[in-house]
Amino acid sequence: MKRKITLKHIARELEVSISTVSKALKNSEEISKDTKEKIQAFAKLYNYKPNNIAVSLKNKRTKNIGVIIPNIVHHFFTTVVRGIEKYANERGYNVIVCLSDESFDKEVINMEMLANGSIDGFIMSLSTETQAKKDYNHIKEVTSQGIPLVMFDRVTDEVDCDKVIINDKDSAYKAVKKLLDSGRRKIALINTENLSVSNARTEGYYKALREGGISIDEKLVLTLPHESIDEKAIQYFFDTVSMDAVLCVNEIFAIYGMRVVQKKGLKIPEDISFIGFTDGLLSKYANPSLSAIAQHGENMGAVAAQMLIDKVENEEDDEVYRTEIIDSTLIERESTVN
Amino acid sequence: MKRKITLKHIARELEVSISTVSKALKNSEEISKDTKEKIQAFAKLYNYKPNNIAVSLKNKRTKNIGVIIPNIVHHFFTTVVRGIEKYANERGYNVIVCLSDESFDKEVINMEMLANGSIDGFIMSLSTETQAKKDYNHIKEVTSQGIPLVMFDRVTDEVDCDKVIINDKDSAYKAVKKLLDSGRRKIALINTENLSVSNARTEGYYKALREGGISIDEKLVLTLPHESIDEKAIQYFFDTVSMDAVLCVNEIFAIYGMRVVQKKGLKIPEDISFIGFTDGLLSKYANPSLSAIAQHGENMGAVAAQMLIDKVENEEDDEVYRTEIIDSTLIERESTVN
DNA sequence: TTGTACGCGTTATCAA
DNA sequence: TTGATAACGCGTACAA
Repeated sequence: MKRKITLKHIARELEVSISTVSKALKNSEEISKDTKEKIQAFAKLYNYKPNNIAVSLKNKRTKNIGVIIPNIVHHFFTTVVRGIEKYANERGYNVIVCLSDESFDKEVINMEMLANGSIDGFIMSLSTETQAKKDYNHIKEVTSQGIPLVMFDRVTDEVDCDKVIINDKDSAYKAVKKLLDSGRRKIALINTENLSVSNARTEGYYKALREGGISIDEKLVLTLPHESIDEKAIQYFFDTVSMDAVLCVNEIFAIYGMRVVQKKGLKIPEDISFIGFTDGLLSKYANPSLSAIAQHGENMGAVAAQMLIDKVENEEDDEVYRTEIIDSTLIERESTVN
Repeated sequence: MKRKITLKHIARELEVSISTVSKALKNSEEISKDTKEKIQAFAKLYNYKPNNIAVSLKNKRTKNIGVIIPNIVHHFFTTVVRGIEKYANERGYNVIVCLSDESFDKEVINMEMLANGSIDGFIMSLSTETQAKKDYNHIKEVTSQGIPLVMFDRVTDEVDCDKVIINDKDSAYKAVKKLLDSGRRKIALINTENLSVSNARTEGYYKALREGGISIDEKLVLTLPHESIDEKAIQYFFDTVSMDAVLCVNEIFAIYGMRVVQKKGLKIPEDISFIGFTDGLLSKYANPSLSAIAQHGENMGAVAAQMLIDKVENEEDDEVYRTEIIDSTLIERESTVN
C-alpha cells in the first residue's frame, strides 16, 4: 500500500529542500530548468497531489460549500442541489450536502458542524420546524462570523443575506387566473402551515380570486400541518367539498389528490382540473400528466452558487444583499383544459 | 463582524499559554480548577469551537466521507444518500456528495478532488460510462493509497473492496416467477446496456422463464442504451410485440411503459401487468400504482456507511473484504393481479 | 500547575 | 538558484 506522498518525501528523496520542491511544482521561475524537470518528473511518477487540508489551513479557504436542505423527497430540492453542484464544480468547489430532515435541531447541528472551518459559505433552505419556530439565531451566528450565506426558496426576512426565490405569490396568481380563464369557479387550494413559500402562494391564490370577482370560501382551502400526506384529511376534503379545480403547493399533494378524485369516479380535467407546484418526475409521468409550475430548480441552484462563490471570492464584504427572483413557468399538461 | 476565535486569541486575552487553553478546554486534570473555569467561561462567551481543518490536519482524520453517485433522477440513489447521511451523522461524520452524472470523466475528477485529503473514505456507485468502459484505474489508485472504499449497487469484481448490493438476479427471478404464477406467459423485459445490475436482473429473468418451461423469445427483451427514456423505441416495442406482462429494471421505464399501453387502450393489470425495480414515489403514486421491487436504499446506505466507518476507524487494515447483500422486497400494488 | 517546542503539509518571505 | 523560517490552528510530549 503506497501511502500518500508529500512534499517532504519528494524533498528527502531528491535531496533538495521542501521549498524548492514546492516552487518547482508551481513552475516557479526561481528554480533552474534542470531541477524543475527532475522534481516534476518524480512528482508525476509518484502521482503527487497537494493535500487539500493543508492548503485549506494555509489559505483559510476550503473550496467547499455547505448546502443544507430540508429533505430530498421533494424533487425540487434535488434539482437545486444538482444545479449547485454543476456550477460549483466548474469553479473548482466541492459541495457538502446535509439534510436537516425538516428538523430545527438537525439544522443547527449541521450548520455548527460545517461552520467550524469546513466550508467557505452556505447555501440553505429552511426546515419547516425552523420556519414554525422563527428562531434564526444559529443562522445569524454564522453570518455574523462573516461566513457568506445564500438562502433559497424557503427564506426569511429576519436574516440579512443573499436570497434566491421564485415569485411564489405571482406564480400562484397566474395559475389561478389560468383556471379562472378556462371557466373554473370553485377553485380549491391545498397548502401547508408555517412555510414562507406556502403563505406567499396562498396570497396569490386569494388575489387572483378577488380580481376575478370570486367570493372567498374558506372551505375551499385545505391546510395540512406537515409536508406529508395526511390521507384521511385529503380524502375528507374531497368528499365534503365541491370544487372544479385545485391548486396544490407541491406535486405530491396534487398527485395524491388526483388519485383520490379518480377513485371517486371524477374525470380529470373535465370534472376537475389540477395544477401543482414543482415540475418533477411525478408531474411528468402522472396519469393524467400534471400541469405544473416549474420552479427551475437547477437554474435556481446555479444562481445561488454563483452568488455565493462571488461573495466568497470577493474580498471586501459589501454588506449589500441581493434577492434574485427566478421566473417560474406554468407547464400545461393533461390535468388542465386549454 | 466578529471573526472566528482561536486558541491563540483566548490565550492572549487571558495571558496564558495556548497549550494551557487547549488543555483547559479539554478539561484536563493538569490545569487548576480556577484557570479552567476562567478559560472555559471565556471560551463559552465567545463561542469557541475548534477549527475542523486544523484538527483534520493534525489527526489525519477529516471526519468526512465522500459519496459519489451517478445521478439523482433515480429515487433509489437519493434514498441511499439519505441512509448514509443519517448513519454517518450519528457517528459524527459529514457527507460530501458528488454526482458523476453517469460520466467517466466526472467520476474521475470528483474522486481525485476528494482523495487529496478531503475525506476519510468513499462510498460510490459506478457511472454507466465507467461500467461500459470497464476502466477502474482511478478507483484502484484510491484503494491502493489505503483509502477505504465501499461500493454499492453498481459494483465490479475488478476492484477489491467492501460492497453492498441486493441480489438482483434473485429479485428479478422472484418477480418473474410471480408473474408466471399469476398465469402470465408472454413476459417482456426492459433493461439497459452495460449496467452490472441490469445484467444480473436479466439473468434472473431468463432463469425464471427457463424454470417455468417458457421458451425464450428475444423479441420480448428491449434493451435501451442509456438510462433515459427513448420514447420512440418504447412506443415501437409495445406497438410491435405482443405481451401480457413487463418487468422493468427501473421505475421510470415502467411508469412510461404504463402510459404507453394505457394510451393504446389496454387495461392494467387485466391485459398486461407491470413490475418495476425501485420502490420510489413514482411507483407509489402512479395510476395504477406500480408493483415494485423495493431495494431498501436507505438501509443499503446505512449498511454501506457502517462498513466504511468501521474500516476507517479500524487501525489495522485486514484486507478482508465483505459483500453485504440486502434483501429486496416485492411490493404488490395495482399493476399486478394477485 | 503551567509553558515550551514540535509536527501535521503547504506556501510565502526573506536570506544565502 | 536554492534553502531556511515562519505561519495557518491545534494537540501533546516533555520540560520547567
